Amino acid sequence: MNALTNKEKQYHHGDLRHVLVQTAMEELERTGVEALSLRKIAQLAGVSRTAPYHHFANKDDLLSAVATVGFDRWLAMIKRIAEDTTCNEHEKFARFLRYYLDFSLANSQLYNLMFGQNLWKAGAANNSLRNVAYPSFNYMRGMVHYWQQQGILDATLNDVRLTQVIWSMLHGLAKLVIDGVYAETDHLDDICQCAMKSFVRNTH
Amino acid sequence: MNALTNKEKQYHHGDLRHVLVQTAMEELERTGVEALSLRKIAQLAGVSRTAPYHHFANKDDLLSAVATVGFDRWLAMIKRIAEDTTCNEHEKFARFLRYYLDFSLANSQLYNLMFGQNLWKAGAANNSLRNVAYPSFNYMRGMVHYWQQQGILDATLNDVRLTQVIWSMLHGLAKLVIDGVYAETDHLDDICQCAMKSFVRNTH
DNA sequence: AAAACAATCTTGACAGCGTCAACATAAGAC
DNA sequence: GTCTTATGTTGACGCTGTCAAGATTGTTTT
Repeated sequence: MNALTNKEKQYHHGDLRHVLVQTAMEELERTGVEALSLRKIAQLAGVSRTAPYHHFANKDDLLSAVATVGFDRWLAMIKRIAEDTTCNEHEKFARFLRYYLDFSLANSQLYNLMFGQNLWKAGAANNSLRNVAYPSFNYMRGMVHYWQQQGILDATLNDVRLTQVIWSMLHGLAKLVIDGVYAETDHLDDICQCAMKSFVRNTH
Repeated sequence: MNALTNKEKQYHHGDLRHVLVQTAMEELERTGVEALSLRKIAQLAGVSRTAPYHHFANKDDLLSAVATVGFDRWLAMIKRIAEDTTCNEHEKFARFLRYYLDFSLANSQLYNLMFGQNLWKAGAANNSLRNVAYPSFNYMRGMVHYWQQQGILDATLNDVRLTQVIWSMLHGLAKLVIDGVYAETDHLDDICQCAMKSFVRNTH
């Protein structure tokens, strides 16, 4: 009775696939990817335990679908930063670092899922996942390359490598905070500023 | 009969706690932290399913013990780099980046466990874990501080913040490779070199 | 030495999990 | 209106972590 407002419970759900992804997404952020159970999702969607198997091959397949939505949001977030015209490029790089962290912390469990071992390790929808994630990385690469041309980042470095280094730093920091290794989130601004100064080449 | 060489099977094991940690460690690297089962560990140790509960409060408690051993090795690895006298400090920093990655990739699942959500999130042996992990971070901080004094790293930056940034970068890179997001490990040397150039301040 | 106690290991049981097989019901095609 | 296909259901299996209760051994007390 959760997802049924106007029409009452009926045998064929009509929109179950979409509802399952939606429900899984909400439950994911509540319980974490570890404790997320397919049976619970089905129950929350008002359907029996095995109903999801008519829409997804297995649990990982559902999680892949959730992650795909996550990657869409992720790319949108990155583009939103790039298209921001209210500041200079120097400030834009600073915001990029900060917004990346904000996104990963605001959707921490989704972020964990998106870059977790389950999805990426030698199985499942490996290629299709890569096809969704790659544009985001490539978009970041484009931004880094532009900042190199602007003299903000070191132009003597290979743009792909530098993107990987910066992304690794952001990913690592996000992971350490999400997983609870770094507890003091008050320091995040300071850390971002330090990272900023580490990567930016002064253009005086 | 696995752990019993001289004396045959007897009711009281004698050294079960130690054997359980050892067995868990081996099995962890084979199966990953996700698929690691307490029952399997007990079986491999030649003991019944619930025997471990007389030595550990629960599964997480056993995993904490395994992680603690991991942190000991981790600290030893970091110290080994710092005490290397066969190269100058510049080269030592390069090796630090590379050896950190080598360690995390050679013990990938142990590394996942050590910095995973399970151990650090608001529960269990949180404080005791922090007491084991903190010396390692602090040792890194000492190395970073020294390199700052040597003019290799930016001395105008706060040493704690810079350590967090560099560590985040290493942790993120390790995670991305371990979890299978970065597949091409051939590029690791290039990435390390790029990170090197990003952080090192030229002293010419 | 005998008895009491504590530590350790055992089997039995329970709820929860992902998933398969078999069956029921509804929707759409002919 | 019947046949097929899509989509839902319950039943069952083996796996998991963990608790309770009983068995066995080691240690301490008398």
